[in-house]
Amino acid sequence: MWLNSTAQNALRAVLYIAEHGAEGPVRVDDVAASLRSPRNYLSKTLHALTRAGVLRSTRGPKGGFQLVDPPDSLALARIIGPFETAGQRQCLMGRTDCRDSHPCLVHHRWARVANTVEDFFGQTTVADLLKHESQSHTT
Amino acid sequence: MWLNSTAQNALRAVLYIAEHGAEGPVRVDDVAASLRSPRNYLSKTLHALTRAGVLRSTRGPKGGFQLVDPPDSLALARIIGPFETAGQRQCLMGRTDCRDSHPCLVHHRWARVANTVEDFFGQTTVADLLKHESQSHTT
DNA sequence: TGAGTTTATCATATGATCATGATGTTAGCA
DNA sequence: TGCTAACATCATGATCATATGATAAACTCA
Repeated sequence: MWLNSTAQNALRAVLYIAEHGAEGPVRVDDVAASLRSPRNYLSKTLHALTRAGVLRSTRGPKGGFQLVDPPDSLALARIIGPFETAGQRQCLMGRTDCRDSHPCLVHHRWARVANTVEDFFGQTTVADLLKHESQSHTT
Repeated sequence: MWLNSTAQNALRAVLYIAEHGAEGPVRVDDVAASLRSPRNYLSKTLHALTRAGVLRSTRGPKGGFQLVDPPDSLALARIIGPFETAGQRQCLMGRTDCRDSHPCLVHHRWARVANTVEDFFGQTTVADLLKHESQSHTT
């Protein structure tokens, strides 16, 4: 269900960086090792997040990736956004001519559900997730 | 967002069959023409729905596809089920070791949202969608 | 300035999904 | 029985997400 593997990696990578970035940039290699994710592919993913303004990258020794904004200003939507193929919200059945004003048969029922999901990604921040760290959790 | 194109086709096809199947089986060619969907690919999709017990097919003249159950006993989940790659519900971040008892950081927040979506597909029936036909709608 | 570290990017490969065209199979009916 | 209508299936190709390996570019620090 629902997030492609690139977006999943992006989420996990950002969480890792949020957790380990206190004393400076976090290297791709460390993130990749932690996530057991292919290094170069992850590099591309993190670079996309840099272009999206979520991360800042620095090259060379002592380089790596850092969060641009504090965790409580970073909604999950900004992290997964660059990797959503569908892009804009869409008709459940893929109709191109489906609007609020010219709805398909499922439109209104579906819109409520889609809003719930959209709100989740828009309102949940990285800080919200880090808050619960003390409990028994998988990273 | 969210349904691959095969599942979208399946939904639209079943709705079409529900609407036009009153006087006997509906032919693939008619469905394909209506959905502007490739004939053979749709045939495969409908065949999968037949295997799933959603449709019944008959060959030869006067043949085609029919619903097995009445529209009010046919939840959307049964229609899209055969085309969901992910299959079972999964951790938002793709962790294999994420359980209710051993949750990842987003687990509980996400579970609520995922349930909303699951309920939508499980409780919305084809009949629910046909009910609103009188209004201005795209099929 | 040059060696070493680190991200950026390019070329290419792989696998899954989506799709097409040709051919096989089954059924109704004259 | 044989013609025709209709679904079933096979072989093949296109496209995209995912991934790998090699190389380039940028930066630090001695």
